[in-house]
Amino acid sequence: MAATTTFFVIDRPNETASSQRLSDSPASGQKVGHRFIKIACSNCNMRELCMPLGLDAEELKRVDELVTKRPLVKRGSALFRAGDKFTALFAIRSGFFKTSITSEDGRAQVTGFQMAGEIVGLDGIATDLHTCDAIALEDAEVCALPFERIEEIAREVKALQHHVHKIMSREIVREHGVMLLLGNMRAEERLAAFLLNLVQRLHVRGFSSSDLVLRMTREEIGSYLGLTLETVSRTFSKFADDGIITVNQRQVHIQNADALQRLVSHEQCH
Amino acid sequence: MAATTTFFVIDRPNETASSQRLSDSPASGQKVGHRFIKIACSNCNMRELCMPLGLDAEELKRVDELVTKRPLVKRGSALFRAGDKFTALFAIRSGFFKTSITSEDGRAQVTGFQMAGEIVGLDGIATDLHTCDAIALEDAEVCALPFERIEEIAREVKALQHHVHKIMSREIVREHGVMLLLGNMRAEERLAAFLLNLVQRLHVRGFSSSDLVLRMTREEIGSYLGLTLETVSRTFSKFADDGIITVNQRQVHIQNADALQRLVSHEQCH
DNA sequence: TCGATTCTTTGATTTATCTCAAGCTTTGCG
DNA sequence: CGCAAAGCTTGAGATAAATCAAAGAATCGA
Repeated sequence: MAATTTFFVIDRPNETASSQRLSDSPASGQKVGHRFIKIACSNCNMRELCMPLGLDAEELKRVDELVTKRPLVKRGSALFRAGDKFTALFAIRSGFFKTSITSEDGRAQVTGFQMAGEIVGLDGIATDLHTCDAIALEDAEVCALPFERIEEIAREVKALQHHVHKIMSREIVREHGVMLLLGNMRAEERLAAFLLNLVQRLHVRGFSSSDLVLRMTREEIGSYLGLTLETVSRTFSKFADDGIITVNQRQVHIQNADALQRLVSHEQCH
Repeated sequence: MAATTTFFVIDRPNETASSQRLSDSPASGQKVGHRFIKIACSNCNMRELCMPLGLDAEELKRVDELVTKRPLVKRGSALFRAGDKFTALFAIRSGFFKTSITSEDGRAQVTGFQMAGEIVGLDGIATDLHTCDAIALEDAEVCALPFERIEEIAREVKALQHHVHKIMSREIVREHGVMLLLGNMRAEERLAAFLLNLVQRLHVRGFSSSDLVLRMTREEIGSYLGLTLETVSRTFSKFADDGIITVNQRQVHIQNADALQRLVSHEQCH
């Protein structure tokens, strides 16, 4: 699976966080009685992740104009739901989301997990209606980026325009990877790919490349990977038995990343 | 599965084609010794499918400027391959393509089938390199749309800008549908969804909503649906035994579309 | 037109994963 | 703090689809 969609990309090395909690600098977190608070990308920690690089001061100012911070999205609640009117993309400042779709007959499919510095809401552009739910898996802060304003500024700031295109293309490429996973891989391979993808993204954000805390349930992992929660659980246990990982509930320690990689690369099969 | 990605979209009703061959008007098909021939969207049959609607004359002229027609892509040959430099999107004028990705270890996954009026190449924007192969399943004609020019004109023509965004979003939504299919559906449901999606797209293009010619092999269908070719074949046979369809090699006649729809909607299960 | 290759069908068997089930652990709310 | 609900693990058995295999049909190029 390819790198994940980020808006306007994280690179916070030299910070081995133990709590694995991503957020912007405390200074910018002032919450008042307003529903939407004006904030600035120019001093946001996540900037390299979700903003186009190489903007000049004037351009940066223009981009700053479009961002509105929304209050906390509480764990378990929806940032948006399928059927909601699409008005804005959301840049995740802190927290963790899942996106999922539900068919008419009620089957649910988790289409992705998103962390700080990534963008959700791209599905809504097609019809001006969201087609998936975005649910916070932990308390989250987001920046609302009104899409009409994005388009307006993108017409003037070339770098922003191209950045938007890249983000969408990256999401398309990511989904190709998921299709490969769902169409071709066995349970162990899927879970290995999933874990490697998660730690890789966390590592880019300055966290450990061997320890992670799963923010989602076995059922949600299963839904994403096209497996039942039992199979996910059993596969975790197998990896643990094989000495590849250590699992303690949501805490996962990767002991042998190479083994995981070999699983994904199919090298040991047969 | 949602409607398929089209660029700048088909609506040719009142034309029940028997040959199921899509192409633009013969008048615009002049091929000379040039590798790239200048053509015009303004008199293209596929226009409503892949161009933004409601452009004024001036805007239309600008869009016309960016289109270059390429010679025939022969059946079996590649429009582009993974690793190729990305320079342009391609609007399909006639013919039929598959796109597929291959993992390092050689597993292949068909990520989509594209027909006239649809756009291929969106995967290349992310890294300026294509990540999938686009192979013609029958002789095809395409329009090359140099991406730099698209971005340039999109900065001036709002409708084009928004259209590009919609096309990409539509592709993201389509892939969500494929993820649901691969993650949740059983073989019969997958094949039913596939057939309904194909005829629906063909119907929009003026063809029968009950007869279609498959341009791809059972193996390619299987790759797309996450099934083996044997399972695809067996499922076709089962549908035929059940009187839902008639299959004669690549010729499929849908006798009971409702039954297919019910399969997809899971209504008859258990 | 013919032969070779590719594609398709169908059968028999195996197997990965699902389903059902039960018990255990953790979390969160009152 | 305690209890209920939610989440997780593990086992046994069922099953959908894969695999292996072989023969028949269509297509393509020489």
